[in-house]
Amino acid sequence: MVRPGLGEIVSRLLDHFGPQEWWPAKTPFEVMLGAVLTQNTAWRNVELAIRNLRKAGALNPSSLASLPQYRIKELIRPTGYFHQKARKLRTLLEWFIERYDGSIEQLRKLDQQQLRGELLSLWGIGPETADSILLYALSFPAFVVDAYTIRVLVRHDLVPSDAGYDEVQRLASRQLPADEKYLNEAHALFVAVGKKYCKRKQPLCENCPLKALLSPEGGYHSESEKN
DNA sequence: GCCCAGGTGGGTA
DNA sequence: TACCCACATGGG
Repeated sequence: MVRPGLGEIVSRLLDHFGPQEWWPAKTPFEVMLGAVLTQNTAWRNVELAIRNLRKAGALNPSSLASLPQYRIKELIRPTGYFHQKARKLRTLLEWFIERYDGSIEQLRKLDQQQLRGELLSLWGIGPETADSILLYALSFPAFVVDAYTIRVLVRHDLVPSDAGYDEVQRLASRQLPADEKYLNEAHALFVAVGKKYCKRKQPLCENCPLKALLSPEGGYHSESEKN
């Protein structure tokens, strides 16, 4: 059986779920904060924290930086891990202000890989958070891999069960267009299908919209081919 | 009550 | 390198 490419999968998901339009109307800075706050956290809790930050007038670099750490912790408390996340926000903020004057435009002028490396060097910024910032805040064509993405691909034998972040991202870079709007939707669609059909407990996704695409014969997992 | 959520860093073998 | 664990709140 021939494995479908990621492009076919994204097309199928788009047909099924429609455009997700993540982070469409937010400011880039707000998205940067959200990328940190959503680490292992439901998005609705992030919205509570963002609301608090907005009420406090702290949704811009200088205002947020002027707040004492205990105050930031209070405001972001709904996202959990607030001690750690307050430190992560402070680290990101200091880098952004001291090195780039708090200017999104300056970040957008940088080379994507160089910027990614800088983000990864910051305490609290891992690959998913870095790529989320690149894609959703700065409009670079980065494919964001998350737990859902890996789970969906593993369950459909498109990557090995021990596949890690970089391996999945390389696969995506080979098979998907390096287009920011496309990759924005693609990641959101993997989250959509994962949330609904590929939760940790569910062994197989009986009603998954990918099922027909992946197994015309009705069998789900066949001998996988190496990519 | 229990499980999970748009991860990351640190410690140990 | 490869696990294992802490981090913490809010909703189903």
